[in-house]
Amino acid sequence: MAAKATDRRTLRTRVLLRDALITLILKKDYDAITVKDIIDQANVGRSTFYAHYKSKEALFRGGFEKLRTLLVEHQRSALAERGNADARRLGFSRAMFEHARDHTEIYRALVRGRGGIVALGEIRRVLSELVREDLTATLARNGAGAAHRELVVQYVVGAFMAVLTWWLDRRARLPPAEVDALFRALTLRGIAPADDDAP
Amino acid sequence: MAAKATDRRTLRTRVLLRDALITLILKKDYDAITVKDIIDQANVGRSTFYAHYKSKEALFRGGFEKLRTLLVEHQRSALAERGNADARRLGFSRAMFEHARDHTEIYRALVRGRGGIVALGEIRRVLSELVREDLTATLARNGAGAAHRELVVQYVVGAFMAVLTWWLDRRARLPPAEVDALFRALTLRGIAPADDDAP
Amino acid sequence: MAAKATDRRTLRTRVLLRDALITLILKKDYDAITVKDIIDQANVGRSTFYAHYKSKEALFRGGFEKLRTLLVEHQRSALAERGNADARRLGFSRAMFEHARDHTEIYRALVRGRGGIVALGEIRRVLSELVREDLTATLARNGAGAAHRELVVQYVVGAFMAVLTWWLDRRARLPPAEVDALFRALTLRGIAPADDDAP
Amino acid sequence: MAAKATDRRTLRTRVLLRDALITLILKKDYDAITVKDIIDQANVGRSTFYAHYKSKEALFRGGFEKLRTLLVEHQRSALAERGNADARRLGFSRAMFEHARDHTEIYRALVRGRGGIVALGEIRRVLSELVREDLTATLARNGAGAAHRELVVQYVVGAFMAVLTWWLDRRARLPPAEVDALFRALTLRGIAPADDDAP
DNA sequence: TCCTAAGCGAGACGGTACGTCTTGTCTTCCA
DNA sequence: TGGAAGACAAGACGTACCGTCTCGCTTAGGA
Repeated sequence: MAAKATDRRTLRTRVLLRDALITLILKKDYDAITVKDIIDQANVGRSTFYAHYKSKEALFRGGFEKLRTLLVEHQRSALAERGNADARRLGFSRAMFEHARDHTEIYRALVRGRGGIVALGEIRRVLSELVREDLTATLARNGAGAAHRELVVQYVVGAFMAVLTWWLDRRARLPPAEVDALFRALTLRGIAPADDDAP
Repeated sequence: MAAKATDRRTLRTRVLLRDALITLILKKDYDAITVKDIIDQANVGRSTFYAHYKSKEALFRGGFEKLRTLLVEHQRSALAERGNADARRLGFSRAMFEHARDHTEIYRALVRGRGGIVALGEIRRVLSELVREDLTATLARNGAGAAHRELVVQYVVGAFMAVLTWWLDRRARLPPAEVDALFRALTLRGIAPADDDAP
Repeated sequence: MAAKATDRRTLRTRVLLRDALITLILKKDYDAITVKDIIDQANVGRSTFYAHYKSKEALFRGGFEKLRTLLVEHQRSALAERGNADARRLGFSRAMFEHARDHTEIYRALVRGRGGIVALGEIRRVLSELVREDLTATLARNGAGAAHRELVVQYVVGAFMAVLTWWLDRRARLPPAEVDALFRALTLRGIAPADDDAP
Repeated sequence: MAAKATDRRTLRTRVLLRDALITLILKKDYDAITVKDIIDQANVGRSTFYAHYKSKEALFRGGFEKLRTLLVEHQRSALAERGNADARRLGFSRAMFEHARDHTEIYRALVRGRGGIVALGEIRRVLSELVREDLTATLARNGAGAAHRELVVQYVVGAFMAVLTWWLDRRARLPPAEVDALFRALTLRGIAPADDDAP
């Protein structure tokens, strides 16, 4: 906890711990991994572990920063794009499917077992932000929908997570482009400000 | 395990255990409840607990049978109804929201903390069946969509669970009818066989 | 407990239980045998067991009556004999060794493990009586020794039990006659009223 | 088990555990003492207990090392003495009685109940070694007796244990010197290489 | 270059929950 | 209706982890 991140050894230790956790997650269920497993794998003392992370989960959660950055960037650039309005929506979705496809092994491990709860929870948190931004940006004009905007956020994220999980469970057999297209079709049709409601 | 469910004492014990678990869930986090807590609350011996249930979770899962029955019935009667096609879809959703509203306390307790994972998982399982049936019944004519029907199932259930959870987290402030309407609008618009696909 | 020993079923049950215990003792350590083992082996309900015996040990202890009768008879007839004084002493010892040799299997099982404690305790109790009688009969004239007669009783019985146990542990390799002779030599020489004390 | 005895904390813990057990033995039956009782008394965690000892019995057995050392020393010095041959025999016996008298409380507690079995078993083991040495040292010249020397060892130890137990049961009323004299008289007369056998 | 504070490994420790086991009692059912 | 079957309360067992802690060793980085 108190360890300054600037110390070279400190960084080394954290890398060792993260790598150890990833290695273990690929081998066995997240829940079945104990702190002892991690420190043995990382060749690190028990107290050292707790000096850096409050718990196994804290270590785990730390690993989602890069993903967050990636998705935020895609979202930003999609929104900035000109052209078809729909194409500018849900800027994260394609990137997310592709990222998952590129790291199928680790994603499948994450989703598997109870560990998925934490992982998916973390991803859900990131995505919620993005969808919220998305809706804010594109539905600003639609005052009516705003009342329950958060419901729509949860709706979209929940649907996305479910599709993602299902897709990974099926070993990502569909190409990312295709599953993305299906998801976008279902969603955009649903959340589109119904034209006949606001003539 | 081996206990015959026909024994009157056996039934009594199971009721004691379920009631004890519910009482405790309303008091504290599911994960924080230990087997000892349950048996103390139920005034039951430790071995008796394990004679009936393999684990706390097994006991917990057992409590969703009634809900399942309720939802299945609503689904059936909705499908059997005449009239507006849309009204016949997703027959479970209104019943589910109302059931949750009627038992807000326990639902909120279920969703809270990590215990929600198990509870929601169980509900998700039940709903998946219903949505699958629904789609099979109403999209039978649409051969095209059938290819990825399971994706749609997961999409719908994921979206529903997310809305339900969010709604409960917000203390079910919206009337069930309203949140249900919002959900149905988003969903039915999304999964409707696009008119331009079948002119 | 309340069961009248005259009831036919009662007797049958007790026989079943005793036989079950013996069967089990030959198979595994006395201490490792549980009440459940016994009632399973005897095909009897749990309450039935407790209706007849207060505990596993009570059942076990019951099996030593015949042995007691046998030894008492030998002792009596030895004391009644005429002839060499020494030959009239410790009338039980030879019979005991022979009885053990004749039932080596069960004796070895009894002595083995911690169960031996109960068994040997029971035998010790029987032998103590006999030795006490013996000393009373033969040392009556020796008032001096009488003061610590009980010490001698314990001495003799302790020594005998140790020799018996050792002999059984060694699979009764020595003939009973021989080990008996060795025991008697050591003992009679020891407890003989020292001639120089009473000239 | 794995704990290195060199660690200062390790030693402290073991002392705590031993003291706790002794305290408890003086209060209640050995068999009635649970591991929980011990760790509560010692203010020690359950896992700590099992890190050091496999069981309550293992802890118990560990407490006889000092006694062993004491007796071995007495035996050695007795054998080394000059003078009367008999006085050099059974060098442990007087020390043992005196030690028991000096710690009557704990000895009586040890012998009481089922715990005595373990305690006496341990003492018996130590004494067997000593008697074996004794006989080897003093009967070396007597080849004849050697054949069944182990029988004699068991005979002597069994007799001694019985006398000791009886004496303790009687609250050690006789002075150690006297009970020792009685035991030695009975034993030495018995095991003396009968002079008339080897003229 | 030396010294000193910190990071670290190793692992003992107190605690707590687990799932299993056994005991002796108590309830139900059947013959 | 009385005894057999077995469900039950109670609680000990040995194991597995947790998060805290105390040790020395090593290893920078400032003096």
